[in-house]
This record gives sequence, C-alpha cells and structure tokens, in this order.
Amino acid sequence: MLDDRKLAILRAIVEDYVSTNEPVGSKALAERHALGVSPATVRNDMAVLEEQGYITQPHTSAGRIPTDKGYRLFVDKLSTIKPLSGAERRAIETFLAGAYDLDDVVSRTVRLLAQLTRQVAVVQYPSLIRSSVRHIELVPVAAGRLLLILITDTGRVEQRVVETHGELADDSVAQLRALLNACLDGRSFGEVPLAVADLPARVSAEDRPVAVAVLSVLLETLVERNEEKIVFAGAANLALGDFSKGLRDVLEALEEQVVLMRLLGEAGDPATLTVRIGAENQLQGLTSASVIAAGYGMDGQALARLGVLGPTRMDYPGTMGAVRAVARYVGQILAGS
Amino acid sequence: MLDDRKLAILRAIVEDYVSTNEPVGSKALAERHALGVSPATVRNDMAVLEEQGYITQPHTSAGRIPTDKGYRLFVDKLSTIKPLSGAERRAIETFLAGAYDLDDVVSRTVRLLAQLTRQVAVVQYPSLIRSSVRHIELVPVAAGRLLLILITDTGRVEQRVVETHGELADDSVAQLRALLNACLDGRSFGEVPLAVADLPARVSAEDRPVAVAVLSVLLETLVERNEEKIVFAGAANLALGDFSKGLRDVLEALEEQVVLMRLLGEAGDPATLTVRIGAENQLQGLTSASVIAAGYGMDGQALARLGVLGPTRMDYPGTMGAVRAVARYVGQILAGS
DNA sequence: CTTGGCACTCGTAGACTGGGAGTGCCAGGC
DNA sequence: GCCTGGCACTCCCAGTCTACGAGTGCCAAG
Repeated sequence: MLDDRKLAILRAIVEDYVSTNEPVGSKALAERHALGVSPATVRNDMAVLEEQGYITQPHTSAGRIPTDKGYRLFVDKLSTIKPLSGAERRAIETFLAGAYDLDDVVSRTVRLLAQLTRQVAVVQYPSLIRSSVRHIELVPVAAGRLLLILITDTGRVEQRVVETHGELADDSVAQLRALLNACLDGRSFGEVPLAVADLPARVSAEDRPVAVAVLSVLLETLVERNEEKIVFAGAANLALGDFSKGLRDVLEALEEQVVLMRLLGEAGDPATLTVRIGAENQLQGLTSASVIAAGYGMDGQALARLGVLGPTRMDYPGTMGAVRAVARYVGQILAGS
Repeated sequence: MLDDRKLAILRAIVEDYVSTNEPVGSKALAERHALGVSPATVRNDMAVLEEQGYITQPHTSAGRIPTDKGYRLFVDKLSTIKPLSGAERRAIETFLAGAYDLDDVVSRTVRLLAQLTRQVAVVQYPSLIRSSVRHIELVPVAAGRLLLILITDTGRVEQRVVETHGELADDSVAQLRALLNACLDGRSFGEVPLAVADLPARVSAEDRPVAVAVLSVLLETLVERNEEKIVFAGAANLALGDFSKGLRDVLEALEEQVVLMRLLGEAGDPATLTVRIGAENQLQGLTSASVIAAGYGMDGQALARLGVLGPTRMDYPGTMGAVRAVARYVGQILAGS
C-alpha cells in the first residue's frame, strides 16, 4: 500500500514538523533529507499520503503536517525508542537513589521525568491492592479512638481512624494487634478479606465489637484507596508548547484524579509502553495531546503506572526512551528499599 | 492629602477595573457611580491620583488602571472583607467534615479554596515543629532495617527508614519503642531534642548503637521535614485570568516548594490575613500576581498557612473572605479530630 | 472649585496590497 | 511507467494605510 519511499517521506515529515513546528513542504523535504528524488515526486507521494489520511494541510497551499493516524504509523513502524545517554542514565540513578521514603521516591520521579522530557509527568502511587502487608499497627489516640496504620512492602503507609465506641484496655489492643499481624503479615492485599474472615471469632467476646470495627475500616481502606493517589509535575512545560488555547482544558484534566487514571490506562506488563495519540485518548479537550505511559514495579510485576503528557507534536522516540528508563529505575529503587 | 471624593474615585476605579478588565475612563466612572460630579472633575482628581502613583494609564489616551500602590490603599483603607454567604459556609463545612485523615483534609481544603475563589489555592501541611508527638512506632522491616513512624497530634504521619547495621532482637525493639514513647508522648517537637538527650544512656550497652541511629534519624526528620510539604490546586484558573504571558513563570513558581513557602510568608497570628500585592512579593515573574494568605491552626496557635494566588486584578474583599473562612474551618476540623 | 468645550493623542479594527511558499497538474524524458 | 521541470494558481502573512472612537489635558467661564 505504501512503498518504502512514501514511508521515508512520512517519517521525514514527522521529524521535521516535530523539530520546527512548521508545516513542511515538498521542497524543503527534498533538500534536507537525502531522498534522491525531486520535489515534484515528493509532492506526488504526499498527495497519496494525504489521501490515505496520514498527513494533512492546515490551509491550502501550506506544507503538510502529520495527522493522529500519521503519528500512529510513525510510532508503530517508523521509529525506534531512543535509549538515553549515559549521562542521563547516571543522572537518573543518582537523583532517585537519594530518596528516603516512598513519598520522596514518587515526588523525585515525577519531577525528574518532567525535566527529562520537558513535558508534564504523571506518576501513580504504588497500588495498594497489588502490594502486600508488611506490618499493621494499632495506636490508641484518644478515648474511643484507635489509629490503624498499614505499612506495605513498597513503603506506602496508610492511616485511618477507627471509632471503637468505648474505652479499650491496652492489652486488648496489644492482643488485637498481634492477631492482625499474625493473620496478615506478608499477605497480599488481595488475600486480606479472606485471611481475616475468621478473626472476630478468635478474640474474646468483649473485644469482638472493636475487632469488627477495625476490620471494617481495614477492608474499607482497601476499597476506597483503590482510587489511587496520582501526582503530576511540569505543568510549566505546557505553556511553551502547542496548548495555547486548550491549556485550560489540559490543566483541568490534570487536576482530576479520575481523568489522570484513565490517561495512564490499565496496568499491564511493566515492560511495555503504551502510547496514546490525540483523539485516541477518549477525552474531550485532550485531542491534541498524546500520552506515553508505562507500568513500573518490582519482580516483573506492575505495581502502578507513570507517564508523560504532551502535545501530539512530540518527540516520540526520545520521550518513550525517557519514560521506559525512568520506569525501570523506579522499579529497581522500590525493589531495593 | 486625598480627600474623600478622590478615595471614592479610586475605589470605583478598582472595582470597575476588577469586574470589567478594561481601563476605566472618566465618563463611564461618573455615569456608573453616583459621584454627583462631572467627568471633567473626575479627570482632575484622576490626574492627582496618577501623580501620586495610585493609578496609571496603559497608553496615553486610554482609561486608568490601579497600580500596586492603588490596590494596596484599596485593601488597607477602602474595602472591608466580605463575609461568605450562608450557603457557602455550609458547603465548606460539609465538604471538609467528610475528610477522614490529614491528607484528605489538606487535599479537600486546597480544592475547596480553589473553587471558592476561582484562583490558585495553596495549602501548607501542618508544621512538624509546632505539633507534638502522639505516638512513635518502630517496625522491623528487614534484616538491619527499622521503619520509624511518627504520628503527630494533627494526624500527620512521618516515616523514615533506619539502618541498624545488624540483626536486632524483637524485645530490644520493644524496649526501645517503650522508652521512646515514655520520653516523648505528648511532647512538642521543639522539646524533642532535649527530651531524648539522655536516652542512649538508658538502654543496654549492646542496643546503644541502634538507639543512637534511631535518634539521629528522628532528629534529622525534624530538621529536614521543616522544608514543609505544600500543595496547590486550581492552576486551570490561571488560564482564564491575566497571565497570558507570564503563565509559564507562575506555573514554575507553583512547582517550587521553596517559592511557595516564601509566598505564603511567615506564620503569624492565625486570625490575620496577609495580602501581598504585585511586586510586594519579591519574586521575579510574579509581579502581576497577588497573594492572600492566612495562618490556620488549633487553639489560637498557627500550625501552618494557606492562601490563594491570583492576578493583582483580583476581587480582594471576596477572596479575603473566602481565605479567612476556610482557614477557620480547617482549624476547627483539625482541633476536632 | 466645578463645568462644558475643544483640540489632541493614540490604540484598534478593517481594507488593501505585494511577496512568497507551496501546491496540483501537465507534458516531456529516461 | 515513473520521475522531473515548468507553470499557473491559491492563499497565508506582514506591512501599510485609514477612519474611528475613546479618553485625555487644558482653558475659560460660571
């Protein structure tokens, strides 16, 4: 359908347009790239590419720019992910290695990714449901109130207040804590509901209401906090790019957790990159934005996702390289801590 | 120096300019506001106001707009903080009351404030140094590693990893935990360094290195985490306002914790509002932005600050009312939890 | 001190223009 | 059959010009 030269021309159009931000014409194309054919030939090929929907012209008698479909073909067939330079790798490594807790890892990651790609970076906190329990702590904080603290193997700490409706002896708390940890230590969160099913039966009758209250809060947390925490950085980079008009829409999308979740997409194999171009991410107002996302995790299993959002007119090979590299390093850091 | 009529004219100029976003001329002013004098008289007064630096004209033969100095006079002398409507109060109350932990309180607050004022809202997490210890937890997480968890009376939870360089018996950990809590429970963080000074001497010689390591991490946390955590929301509101050009600068400033800290200013009496107008906040690139901030806290003592950032051309009375109200409610919520 | 009148300034919007980049098409050459 | 040079055409863009109108400053009179 499209011979090699037409593909080469499409690639050249994408590359030139990305770097110059101006519609590219047949003459400039034939000159800058050693295509070995005349501008007239290029024009003929361009006409075909346009007819097939890969490129378009903003106005009659202007150069051509890629369509979403054109970028898609470019990403799928015409480009290869560009590995980072050694210096960049080392920078990532040292920057991330300095982090001292999960919050810090995430906030460093998102800033790093934004700086590396000069786009908006988005990072999702490691999912609760796919982590496992490292420790559970119960702390009495006031009459009738316990603080339930969950620590996961990824270092994430969740806290919830439990109303116990009544005073509670210290050793009851200690007993309950011991029981909980015995049941749950090392369990993945997916197994938690089953693992605690018989727990109320194992405490004394008088402590049972408290145990039930604690468990219900615990299970609630697993569900509610599945609306995962997501952070972003680098919004300033939007002001440079092509979002002169749609900027408001983009900023609004960034502040909606739910929208961000959908942008990053479903977790999949951590090794694969997801690229969504323009209208492919089914979101009103983000039709001129692309999202490049990847899962990250430990032991080859994805915990959560991270990625960047930028204009469709974006350096795909370079950005994909950066996202992939950062995702890998974050996985390593998490596994090592 | 400025008689009542001139002040009334300045007030009218500020109000009209804020609502229309267009330089206001003498004729429109005399008509819209019942000043009882002719446009010519208004012109004379405007000439005086301009000479004194309260207003200026963007171009010769355009209307006048307020200068920073003009806004300052308006805020200090010509306006009163506008209380929120009953409906708004109730909305704040119910929205904040649904929060179930500190993170949630802060994130709800910042979104609420952004929506209420239609500006960018900024909220600082309750300061560690001004809180007190509610509980300290030590959890062994791996060979040679302890997780130190700090819970404050404001519900903030801090976590740090301690390298113990060596295996550790469970009862050593328990002993250390008990000692720490005995020393520190209820203490304000300011008192912590003194309170733990003699602690190493009170553990057995073999556990002493671990105790020292834990303490050094604890003290480090107090210092480091004084670079407080700050969040913002409502960046999309910038895209509507006057920041067509300086938007990049503003977005960059918002992503710098340090800059945000400086914008919110020093904590003071929680009851007072700080208003910084244009160049008054000594920051490059934020010369057309104003910041309205207030402390919030419990028991009349400020824990941290919150505020909004918007264009100098802002509805000061309304925004000040919203900031003050939100600050009060947050204080109440924190005190009640 | 206020007011109406008046000349002046200057930014803005609209119309017009020439130049240039780029295209599509066509006829001729390998 | 595909490539190429030539050519007419389209249309954006930047610049110039003009008319207009809002707003001012000043002045002389009330």
